[in-house]
Order: sequence, then C-alpha cells, then structure tokens
Amino acid sequence: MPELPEVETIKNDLAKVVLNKKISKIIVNDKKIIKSSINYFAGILKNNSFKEINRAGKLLIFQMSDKKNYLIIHLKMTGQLIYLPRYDYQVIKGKGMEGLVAGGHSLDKEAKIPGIGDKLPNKYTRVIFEFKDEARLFFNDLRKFGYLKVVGGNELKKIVSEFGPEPLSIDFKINEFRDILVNKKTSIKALLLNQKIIAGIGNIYADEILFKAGIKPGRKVNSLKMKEIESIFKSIKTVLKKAIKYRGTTFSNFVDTRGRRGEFIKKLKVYKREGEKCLRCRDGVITKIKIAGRGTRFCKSCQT
DNA sequence: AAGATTGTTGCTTA
DNA sequence: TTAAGCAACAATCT
Repeated sequence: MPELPEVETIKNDLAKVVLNKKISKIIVNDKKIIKSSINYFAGILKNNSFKEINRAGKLLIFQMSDKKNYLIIHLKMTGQLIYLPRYDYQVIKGKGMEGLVAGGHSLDKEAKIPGIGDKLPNKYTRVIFEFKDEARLFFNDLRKFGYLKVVGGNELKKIVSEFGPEPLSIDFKINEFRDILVNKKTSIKALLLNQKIIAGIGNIYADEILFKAGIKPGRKVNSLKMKEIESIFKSIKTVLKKAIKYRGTTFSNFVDTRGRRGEFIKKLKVYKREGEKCLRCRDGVITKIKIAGRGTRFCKSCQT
C-alpha cells in the first residue's frame, strides 16, 4: 500500500544509490508488468542511466540521462523496489537455487513479508535492473497491479497534469484547498482519495488525516465549515510529513529499498485499530465502516 | 470458504 | 453535462 510517504521514502533512498550508474542489463520475468513493448523498453533503458528521480502523487518518475525519456513506475498495492549493492549479496548457484542473498545486516530474516529476508529474485520478482557495478534493483509485485513504462516528455507531461496538487508543496495553501472543495457533494474521505483532486493520499492516510482533524470520514464536503476545512488542511500536511519522517507504514507489503519496514505503523491512530479504544478521547471505540468502497476507520465519539 | 484487502481505470448510474 | 458510485483487476489472507 505505498502512498505518498512510502513512495517519497523509496525515491529519496534510491536517489542516493542509483543516479548516473550505467544500466547494463534488464531482465523482464513478466511482460504484463511492462506497459511499453519489451524491445522498446529494454532498448531505451540499456546503457542509459537515471539522471534524477521525482515523484508525482504515488508515481515514481526516473528522468533518463539521454534527456529525452522517462521511466515511470507505479507500485500500486504490493509493488516493491529493493536495491542490493554488490557488496551486500552472495551469488548462489546450482540445483535451481540461483539467486542472491543479502549479506546479513540489512534484510530482516524474521519478517513474514515477501521481499524481506528472502532470496532475490523471489517468486514475485517481475523485473530486474543490473548496473555496471553489479548492483541490482528488483521490482517485486505480488499482485501484479504495478507497472513500469518508458515515456517521452510530452506523454509524461500529460500524465503528471492529471494529478491534483502535491499536498506537501509549499505552493499548496489553504485557499487552493478551499477552492477545491467548493460545490463537491461527495464525502470528504472519497475526496481525499481522489488523485485528480489531491495527489498521493491513500486509504491509510485518509483515515489518519481525518482522525487528526476530528472530522467524520462520511461528512459531505459541502457541509464542512471553514474551521473544519482548515483543520483537515493542517492535518494533511502534518500527518504526511510525520509519516515521511518515520519512513512510511508497513502493514502488509511495503518495504523500503533495503527491505526494511516503515515505522509509522507505531503511530497509526485508527487504521486497523477497529474495536480498540480511541487514543484521543479514550471514551469511544474505533469503528469500521465502508466509504467510497474502502474500509474506513474512525472514532464515533470524537470525530464529528 | 466467501469476503476483505487496496490503487486506479473505465463503465454505469444519477 | 458532469459527478458520483462501483465492478474489475491479481493474489493472498482470514
């Protein structure tokens, strides 16, 4: 479930290790994952390198050094990008056991999360990038909703233009948020999940943001008072920033580029806490209902 | 063992 | 016309 904070964490980590390194080989284990023709995809990327990495909402954008092309990667629900430098793996060969094993310190052997503590590639590895220095980048995806695609500048522009404002941009101010909400008849939860309206918020952070703001997720947007809009706006900024600080949330599948969990799971106030006591009012119990087709958690007594 | 899970698309309904 | 709602997608877990 990578949302903005998880994708931001991956982006920042990868930018420290893969930029300007020549890509020597591309291995595609599952063609369905690549939304370009395989020959085109591999042809553009091979012997190329990543010049810089950006993020639009939950989408990763790798600008190529050829200055013409971009690799875009969407992790959807169970995608992972795991990076192993040469010094951190041993190559195992023979008896169908070919693969790489992390050197020990970085991958969590106790974890029951695919991608953590596993041999790589594992059964969910769909694409592998090999760099000239023998480091490897693995794209794993259990459910195969994620994708990779090579696009040019014009197509990228079009894709990025579909996204609503970046919530953590300093240019995203209360007035713009207020204007976005005008005349909307949907629930505030559905609105926060809509990438065309605001980019990067998913199910976990939508619930956490509305808890912090003290607003019921089912509230119709056009019923919100200015004070409530301000409260939601502030909560968007603080919750997302804090989640980035804690390197995201690992509930089921998310790991960072070194196979580590995100620690924001310890800070969750409502997500997956249904039936438990509210951490704020200590009166209410966290309730779970369905809004916008999604499991939605909130405190009945202190969210109004 | 059916239903839930989750991000996004594209179709249907209002 | 526009917006809102929802099934579908894949694989696994409960």
